[in-house]
Amino acid sequence: MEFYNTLSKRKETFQPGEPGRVKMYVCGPTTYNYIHLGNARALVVFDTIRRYFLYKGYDVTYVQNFTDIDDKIIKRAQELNEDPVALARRYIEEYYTDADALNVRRADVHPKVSEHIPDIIDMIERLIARGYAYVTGDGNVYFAVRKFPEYGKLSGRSLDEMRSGARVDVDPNKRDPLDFALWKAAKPGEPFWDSPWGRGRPGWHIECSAMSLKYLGTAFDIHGGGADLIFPHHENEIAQSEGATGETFARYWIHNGFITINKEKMSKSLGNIFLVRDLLDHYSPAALRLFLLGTHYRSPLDFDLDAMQAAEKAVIRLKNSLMLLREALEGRAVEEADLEGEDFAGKLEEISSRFEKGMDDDFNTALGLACWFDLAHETNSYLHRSAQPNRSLLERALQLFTDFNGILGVFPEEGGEIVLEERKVGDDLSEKLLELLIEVRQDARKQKNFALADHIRDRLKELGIILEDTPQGVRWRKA
RNA sequence: GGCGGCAUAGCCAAGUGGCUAAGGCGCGGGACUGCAAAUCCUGUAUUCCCCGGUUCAAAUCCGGGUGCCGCCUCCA
Repeated sequence: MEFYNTLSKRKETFQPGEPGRVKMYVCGPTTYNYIHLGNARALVVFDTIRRYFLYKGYDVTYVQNFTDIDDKIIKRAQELNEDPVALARRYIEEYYTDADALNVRRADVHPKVSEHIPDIIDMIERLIARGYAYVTGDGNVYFAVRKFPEYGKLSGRSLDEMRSGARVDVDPNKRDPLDFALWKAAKPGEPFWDSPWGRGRPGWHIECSAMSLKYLGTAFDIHGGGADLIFPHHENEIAQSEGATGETFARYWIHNGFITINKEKMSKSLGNIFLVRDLLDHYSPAALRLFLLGTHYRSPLDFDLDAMQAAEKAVIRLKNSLMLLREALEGRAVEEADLEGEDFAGKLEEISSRFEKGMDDDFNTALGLACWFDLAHETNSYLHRSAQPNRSLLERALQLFTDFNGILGVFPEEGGEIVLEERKVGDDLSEKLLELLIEVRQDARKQKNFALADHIRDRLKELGIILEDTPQGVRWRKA
């Protein structure tokens, strides 16, 4: 298994620090609003990577933080005249609503900054003691980038290169313009915590260092996040963590690419931020997840409505195939060997190994999806040409459906089985009434009363129920 | 200005030295059907932005060009 490591700038074979275990930390959202498409991509990408490690048999420890103390939160809270900590907590709950909808599994630990202030203070003290940080007269603490010779190793920049591009609004208390805050003194009206340097709050970068080291230790396996975090956030995390511990921080760095909207960057100034919540009003979570995994995670992904509609259709194709497969297993499948199935058996194994090979090569989910569609196609084809399909072959196909979904997470699962809502109506009575209507329509068809039969079918379609007359009888599903 | 990425069919998108250039959406033909739907069969890039080079062999490597984009500032 190999994947691209931002630190070395090439693909590397993965060697876990501890055999059979993967420890990963992913930068989570700052909770001052509902999550947007960009957050969703990172969530889904890293959730999928985690699922793949689990599939490969690793014992995965997955940590994802919430930044619940931050300038943006404070600003938003002041606008809404709300307590910042309460506001952040509210949006953490909203985060779970959206992440759950996207079938993103919960992390093993979801640490919050507000609950780790002592760890952060402790780490800053260590940095000061080791000469990597200094306190200014106004109660701020800064990290001295010049003291860390390897500064820039992740983002591939040197301090001198960056100096020319440095901003003008340099704090005169900083020794170097690129020094960054570890602790910020509280201004009036801002939330604060007591510290050896007075009342204040942590800078943005220190939280991830303190929390990842707390839960995963030094030299943990994978640190992930969006590509925009490479600099300065992750660069600073490395400087702080390696400065404080004298040991390697994270061994592999994985970064997902950005989402653009109609080829433009998604940004507040352009007013084109898409919230997951709003998208889910129009598209299924399955389609959104499939859309996000249809492009390699490091490539830019352009969002547009046509692509989402295509994804929605593609999801239906997978669903239909799974339903056909399950119906055959519940009905006409037989134990006897089937000559038609010889070719199918080989195809299944070929698809399975191609899927795994693709995922082993830098998590190629686009190829994985293609394999899934091949699986659907081969399954449909077999079911089409064989009147009495072989049960064990169908069970193997179903196993692959379950495996692929277990990794890509397109459909929700329960007890290891894919859950489709297609065959459920509100309650028993509705279901019986639907069956009655289907019966009436079948009678009409027998009497060649096609006007009535079509009327029933059309009206049901308006109600979101699609009828299909197949050689095996009438099937129905939700639109 | 510095650093980096990308250019593959109508659209989206895999593939990074050699079998007929994956897959999805769309579109065309056929089968099935009372008609649909679903599904199956089948067609849909003589070619991978342009020019030059390396090689027996390149979409895939090298050089040049053109176009698009990202980061360097809070940001997934």
